[in-house]
Amino acid sequence: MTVNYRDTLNLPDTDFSMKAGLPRKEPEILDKWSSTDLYGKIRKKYEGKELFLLHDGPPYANGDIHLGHSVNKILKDITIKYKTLQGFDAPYVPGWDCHGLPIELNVEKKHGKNSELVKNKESFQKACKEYAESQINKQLDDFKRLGVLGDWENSYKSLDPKFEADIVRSLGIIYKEGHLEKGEKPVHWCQESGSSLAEAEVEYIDKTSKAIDVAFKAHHSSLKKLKDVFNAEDLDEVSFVIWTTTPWTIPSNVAVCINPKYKYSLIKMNNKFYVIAYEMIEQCSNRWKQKFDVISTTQGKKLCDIDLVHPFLDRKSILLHADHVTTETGTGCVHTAPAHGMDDYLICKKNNIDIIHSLNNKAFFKDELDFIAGLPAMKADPLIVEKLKEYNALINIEDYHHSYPHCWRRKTPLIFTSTPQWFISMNKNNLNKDALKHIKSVNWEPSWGLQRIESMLTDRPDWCISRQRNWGVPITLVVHKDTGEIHPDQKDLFEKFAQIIEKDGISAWDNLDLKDYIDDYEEYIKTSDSLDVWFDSGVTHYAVSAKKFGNNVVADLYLEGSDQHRGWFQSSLLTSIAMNNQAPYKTVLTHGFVVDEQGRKQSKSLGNVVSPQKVWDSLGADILRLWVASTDFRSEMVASDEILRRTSDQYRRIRNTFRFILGNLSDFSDKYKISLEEQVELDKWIINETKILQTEVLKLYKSYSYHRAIQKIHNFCVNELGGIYLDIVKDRLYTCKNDSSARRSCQTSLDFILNVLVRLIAPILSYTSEEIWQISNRLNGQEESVFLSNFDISDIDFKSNINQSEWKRVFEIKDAVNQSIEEMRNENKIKGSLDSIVDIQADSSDINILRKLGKELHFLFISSEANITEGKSFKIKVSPSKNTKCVRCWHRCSSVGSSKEHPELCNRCIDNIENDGEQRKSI
RNA sequence: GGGCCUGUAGCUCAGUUUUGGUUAGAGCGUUCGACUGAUAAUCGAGAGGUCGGAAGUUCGAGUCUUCCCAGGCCCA
Repeated sequence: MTVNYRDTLNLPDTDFSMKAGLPRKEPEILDKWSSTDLYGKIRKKYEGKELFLLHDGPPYANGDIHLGHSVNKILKDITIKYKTLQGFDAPYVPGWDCHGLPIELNVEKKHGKNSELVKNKESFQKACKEYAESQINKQLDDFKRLGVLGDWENSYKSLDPKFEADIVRSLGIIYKEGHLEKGEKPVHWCQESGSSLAEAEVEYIDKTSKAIDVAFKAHHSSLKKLKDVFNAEDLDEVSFVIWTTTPWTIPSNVAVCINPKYKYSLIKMNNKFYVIAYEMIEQCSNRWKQKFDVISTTQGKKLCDIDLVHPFLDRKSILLHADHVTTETGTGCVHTAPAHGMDDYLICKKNNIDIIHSLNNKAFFKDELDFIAGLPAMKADPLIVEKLKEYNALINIEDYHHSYPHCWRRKTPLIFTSTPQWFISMNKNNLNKDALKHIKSVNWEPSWGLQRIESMLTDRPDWCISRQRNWGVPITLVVHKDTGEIHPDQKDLFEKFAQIIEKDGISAWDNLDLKDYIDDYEEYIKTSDSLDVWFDSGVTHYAVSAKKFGNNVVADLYLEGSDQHRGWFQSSLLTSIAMNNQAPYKTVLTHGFVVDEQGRKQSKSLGNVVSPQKVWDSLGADILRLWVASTDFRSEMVASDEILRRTSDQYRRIRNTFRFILGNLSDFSDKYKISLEEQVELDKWIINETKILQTEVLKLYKSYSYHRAIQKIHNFCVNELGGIYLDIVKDRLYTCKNDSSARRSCQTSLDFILNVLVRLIAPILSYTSEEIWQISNRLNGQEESVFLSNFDISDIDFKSNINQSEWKRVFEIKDAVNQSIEEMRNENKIKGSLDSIVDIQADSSDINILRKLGKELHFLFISSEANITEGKSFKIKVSPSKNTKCVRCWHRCSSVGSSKEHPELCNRCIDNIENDGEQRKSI
């Protein structure tokens, strides 16, 4: 009967399970982090160390978190953890953006638009606040579940009265610095909510409009000029034709623009004369389904000093020259209503033409236009068309499909209309110029970020900060009731109002009485507008960073999606420059958006949405974190079931590598460590490889190349460890005497690898690294948590008699041997590699290297024997061993059977069981 | 329609800038094989791409130029 030699082996032993069970384990780890106040301990440990400030961009406090949120928070968390392990004081203070329309709409929906609660501003604000807080609590739990460490107990919220007061103070500083301006400009206006919208709140959706061609008759005083220019003596009546998709703006028309660079033609249609751009003749003929004669053509620039008349109102419409006129669609003559278009507004301002308002301040038609009085803008379209027909001014009408601005929430079409608004001026005090200057010294990552924000800043109009809303921080301006002039004491009033808002919240503004603040209160009124929510988040550098980390602090990093070049990066930049004349960040890092495997954006209608909650409930948050880390976040990030499956595979490989290492360190402790000089050569090699890996990975972390870092780590587990080191070393770990130097040398290396690897994966695989840390007494004795350790591992310098290039050659030879062994397998001559004898013929340089491995060479190939001979060419011969297999070490050896006591064992095993055990030098 | 960005094996990524140059690399997956002492694991070997498309520059292009296609972000 065979003796059970299995018990004489040192087989791996660990509680670190192969099956991760992350969905169950992660919440337990999370609880421990929370109950032991890990974040607080980290803060304490790094107090006074160099600050690395990643300032959190606040998500909007509405709805469940989606994959995009997860990506953002995980990337921030990886960064923070990397910096922490690197030795920086890297706090993370998460925040929320809490005011604004979407929350108002939800509260309206919940309580009913006409409910008393909604109609009363104060109770409405209270309800909005409660709603926002409930949303925050939900999001907070989910963010934590991702494994994100941060100061969740002291997060910032723009609805905190203290924060609201700081918003008021910020506006005060911006006012003091001379950037605030009252204006009247066309803005996107949502008729339904009676509010102007920020650029970011506008969404373009396809819409069908009525496109009309309208004739504007030339004023009789301009006829002579036109006769001359067109060289047409019999011209007694002529009209310029405009084309527009917004008939309701016709009552506000004050001008018609032509491009002086184009040619314009006089045409005759149905015995009437018209002027359109020469280039548009064919297009117009097709659209109108009319044939006409071209009488003559002239340069646009010659058509100057010409007055037209409004088609149905008793006033002139001036012919202007403007560059924005194009010949893409229309007639080359552009209807111009400065109240309803930005180009129109600007060209009229340039030519000193007054704005004519036909809408009242709620965007309904004024009474003076009796046929449409009281109608909302777009509702007037058909009546205006009728009116044009009545005056014989309508040349054509047709449906026109185009992409048109809509309210991002209500999905209803917007109008563009001018109303009195407060602005942060881009030019009044050089804000735009200064911003363009400062962005050049910011590190934009990727580098195209600079170009992107530059072009956005260059184009951008003044920042309209007025909103006619209820859930927002009030614009605490006191203005003269007749002139609209700001009160002379305004500079000081800001702080007074801030203090009362800090005490009682934003409702305090509506409740306060001016006579408590100014003497001439009867002449003045409070502004009823609230601030654009982008202003709230824009001043977090003041309300959060400066308050917590000192005035003039500049964040090291802002890390958000690339859409924030127009959003938060810009609102933060502009307010920071306006207030402190400095950019609020040193580096701006952006990530792309999550898309599906076809590169399409995730949307409910496409059914391609990956829910983060489902991922952490089924696979675990570490899988989600690993997916984020292994994707190049600078462009679009693809998420799909297959990709998450691949990610799990990748995870398992890393996990099993740890399992093997932990299992083989179960009987190891510091007293068994072998000094470097005395270690087996192969063990020195893997320590060196591990050090190289560490250096490379830390470099990649530093450059935010997390996907390359984790790929390096994974490849190390697969190639250097799985394919080479761990496979070879099994023989020594299992069969040598348990406290032999041969085995302890190997464990010394494994211990080093464990220490390095667990730290390297910690920023990404946070839960798993903590699980490893807690399960291993090689680790948990050092610090209480992996996140209280750091990357610093004492530098190891040693001399080996085999250098790196020689090792490289050794493993090339091992690859070649593997292939030869494989051939033998395919020929059914052997089964496992231990059945084989490897004979190598090599040149002197290879021989010199292989000789350094001595008799232990066969352990490299995991063969039973290996022999080398010198020769001119490189040859490998693999042959089956005829020797008997040792039942303990599985090597085929001639010594098997020579012992009476252990007839099934080789001498090496007998030595390892009965005597001092074998010595190893190389492998 | 405009600005910026992306497009290399089924999947995730290297390689493209400073230097355009032998049969384009890695890991995962897949196929075949081995082991049964990392075992729903591990080891070995193999197959798999002409680099989104087209044209051009060049002795030579994944790498430079132009155009086109698909997609993303932001605007209009």
